[in-house]
Amino acid sequence: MISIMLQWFDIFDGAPIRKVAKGAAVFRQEDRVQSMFLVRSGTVALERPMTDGIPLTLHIANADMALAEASLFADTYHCDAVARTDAEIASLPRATFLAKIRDYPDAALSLIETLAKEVQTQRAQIEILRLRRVADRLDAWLDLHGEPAKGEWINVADQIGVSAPALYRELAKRRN
Amino acid sequence: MISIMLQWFDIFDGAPIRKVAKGAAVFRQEDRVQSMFLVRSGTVALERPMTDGIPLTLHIANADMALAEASLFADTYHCDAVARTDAEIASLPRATFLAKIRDYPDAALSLIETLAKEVQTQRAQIEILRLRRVADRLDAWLDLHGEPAKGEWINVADQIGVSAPALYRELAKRRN
DNA sequence: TCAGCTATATGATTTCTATCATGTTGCAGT
DNA sequence: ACTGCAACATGATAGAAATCATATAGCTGA
Repeated sequence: MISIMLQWFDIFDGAPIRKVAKGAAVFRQEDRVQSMFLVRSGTVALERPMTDGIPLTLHIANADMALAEASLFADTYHCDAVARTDAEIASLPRATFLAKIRDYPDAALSLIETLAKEVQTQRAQIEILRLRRVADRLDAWLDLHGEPAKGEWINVADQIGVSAPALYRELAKRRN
Repeated sequence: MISIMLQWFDIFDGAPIRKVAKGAAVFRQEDRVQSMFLVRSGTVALERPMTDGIPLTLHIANADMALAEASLFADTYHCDAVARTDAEIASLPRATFLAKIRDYPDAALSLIETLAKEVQTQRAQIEILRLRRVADRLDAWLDLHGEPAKGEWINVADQIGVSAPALYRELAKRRN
């Protein structure tokens, strides 16, 4: 980490990698927050176990995504991080990460930018999910993202919180 | 703005206030981004006009909330900001705000913290809205927030994206 | 090439919630 | 004490989507 520090994830250059097997936890709820994590490969899910036993999946982190950014400012984790596939996770002590952010304004700004964009994206997502009918949700999604590639429609169904049959029915209706 | 600069919104200390009448716009989609805004009083809605004419409400900003943080890094706005009540908005040139963030690491970190917490909150909100039944959404909400005060249930209904009658029915079911 | 998986597609039935309707309660302001 | 409003509450009905079922197309690896 000699000189280039323009993006916040550059802070992880050279950071040690921890390998996590599918199904294993990176951290668990109530664990003390000591490190900051960046997913290098694989996918890791943030899950919050509910009182009824069924876990709520809060987030799916893929390669180059941070894990639980908000935990940077918390004492303990409020959710579990569980690998959905074998994964490689870069980790740095929290204090190290925070110190770098303090020292490199460009890195701080890039983190602000990343988070601000995510807030924006999520706001749109929330409003789409508040809509009642499949047709309205699809309209809104298409307005924001445009036509998806072939083979991607099923992912759209997931994103707009609708069953695949319901989406295909709506698409069929629009063709006729 | 002599010395204290621990929180990002301290940057707005002494910034000029713009009064916006109910129904008026602070900015419109496609406008060039030149300023950063902080709502001092009243409420301002971020709306994205959809192709079908019905606007999607992306966010409601109240006192002490920033408007469209993500626009800090964009050339033009991607949504409208419309006052829902008479409102007072503090504004600063974008370059001024960014320069302060660069100069004051504490301010940068507080902005990162604010955004990270919002991301976390929104993730939970999204997962609640993905649940199909009122009962599940209510369970999840209660698990995250705990029992609301009397007089607050109606807000819960709104937050979990459910009609008030549906919520009260579910509550009645649980009492029996 | 064939098997297997995933996306696409559509019909029938069931389940849920929105909506409409209506009524009660409790508080704030006059 | 009265008025008005908002929250709380519940019944009836209609509409929408989940679910279950089933089928075809297209790609991928053995």
